[in-house]
Amino acid sequence: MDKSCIVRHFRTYAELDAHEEELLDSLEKSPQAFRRGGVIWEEGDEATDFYTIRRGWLFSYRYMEDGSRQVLDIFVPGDIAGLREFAFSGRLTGLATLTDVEICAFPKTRMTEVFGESLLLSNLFFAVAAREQAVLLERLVNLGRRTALQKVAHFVLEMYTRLQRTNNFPDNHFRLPLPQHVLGDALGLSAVHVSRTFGELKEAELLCRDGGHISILDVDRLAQVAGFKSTYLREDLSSVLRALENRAVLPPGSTG
Amino acid sequence: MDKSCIVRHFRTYAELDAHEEELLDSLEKSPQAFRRGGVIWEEGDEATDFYTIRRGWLFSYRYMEDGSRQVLDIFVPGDIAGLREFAFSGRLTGLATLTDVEICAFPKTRMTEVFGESLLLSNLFFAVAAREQAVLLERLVNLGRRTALQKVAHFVLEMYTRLQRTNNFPDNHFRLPLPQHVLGDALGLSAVHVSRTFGELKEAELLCRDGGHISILDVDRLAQVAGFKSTYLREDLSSVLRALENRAVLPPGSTG
DNA sequence: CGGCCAGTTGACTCGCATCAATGTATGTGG
DNA sequence: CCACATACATTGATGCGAGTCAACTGGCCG
Repeated sequence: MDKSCIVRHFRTYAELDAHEEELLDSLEKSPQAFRRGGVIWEEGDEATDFYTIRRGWLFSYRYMEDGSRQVLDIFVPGDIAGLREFAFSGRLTGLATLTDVEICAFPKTRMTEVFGESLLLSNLFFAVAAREQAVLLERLVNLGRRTALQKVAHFVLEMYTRLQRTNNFPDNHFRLPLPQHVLGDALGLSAVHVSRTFGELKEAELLCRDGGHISILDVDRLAQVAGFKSTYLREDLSSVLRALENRAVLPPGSTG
Repeated sequence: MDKSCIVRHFRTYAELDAHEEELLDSLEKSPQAFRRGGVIWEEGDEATDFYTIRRGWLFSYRYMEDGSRQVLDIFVPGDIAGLREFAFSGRLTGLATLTDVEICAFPKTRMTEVFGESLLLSNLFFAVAAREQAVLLERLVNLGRRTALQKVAHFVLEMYTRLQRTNNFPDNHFRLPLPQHVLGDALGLSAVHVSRTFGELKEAELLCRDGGHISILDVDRLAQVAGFKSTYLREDLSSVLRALENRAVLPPGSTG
């Protein structure tokens, strides 16, 4: 792994020059290791840093007054955890690990410096935020208007699509290290019902799950059942990048 | 209204100089009017522009295969609709009006220019995106893990808090021009059940709704019932602004 | 006047929660 | 190597919250 995860992630949006890669690399220094089951921060903790994910899986969550829990994001390598708290002094959610992980803290004020030094990266970070919104949006639809079967199917397809972007895997078989009670908390279902639902999905020969692994048996039919369209995970920055090029050839002070 | 809505909105984050106000004002030119019940765009339409809201209410939505609908955001004056599509070529949701409105289109490539001309505005736009994420997050919690009573109560308090930020109103009485079927679509409930739930809330003397108007009878108890904490709507940019000041006094090329 | 839309109310249904029992794998200390 | 505890998953029985269908009301408008 010569290039950091975050550089590989950002490269999927646009070509980066050496200075930009260096800036991004500087966000992924001095990794800290945490064991599976560890808590990185709790809701309300002071939010001074972001974390880039180098290795492993994490999730963010919120505990409710009645003790139940809502899981809000799943983070995989290349993601940045905490971007949301750019505008807040305290953490809006907790963050905990699903596997052993390596993550790298950088102070959120560093962001401001990046904005000052690279117009391209300003745009890309904004694009990342937009993409995160799109994912949340899709999950809202999922929670609001779908059956348990669709929720589970949709979630699996979302993770499948996100993982394929960076890691290609054959035969639609991949690791998904979320126990069923975490899946339930992500989808607004009970762990019991998640178990039943996987049963149904296997019965229908769409999908099967064993331990931490998923095999998708029929992607097309699964997508149809789930009402899954992958458009919200396929960004298109071409118009933005074109605007950047045009701008680059204008005299520095011109406003257009 | 001598200053545009968007300037007033952004001023709640930080002081702006004349150039920055001018840049923002330039995003709110040539307003277009739409009648209540109008559609601004549909899911899948080409996404070339953002819209700033000058007057009136709008909502974004997604239709499902089975004909049901999920409402995703409510927009009020000062908001910007479409920021999410910065990274996408097509609209992720539809956008329609709840009242007569005036909105102003600006091309999304204009964003790139703004990033290039004002470091403060770069930061503020990123903060706005972060805040939007926080709102979506809270709504996820709301949809995933709450009862109908809590959902309705929470939604009302969210709107109440957002509106109070710019418009102060006495006696906890305000306009909320969403018919019950739209509320239902926002909260993942049927219109019928929304009606029943408002009945319950009135019975409990927490809240009453008449036509397009809400009166909150007991804010504290309502917030308790809803599990509502307003922290997610109270941004704190102090650390970011401090970073900007420090940066301003450094020599231009220094990276720290 | 009649049609339409928003809201209310009641009867019935159903999806998923909850509770409980059981099974299986993994880990720990004596 | 066994006794025990813990985490995760599966399965069945039962109940409740909210959806659905339908009838009815009142206001608005042509």
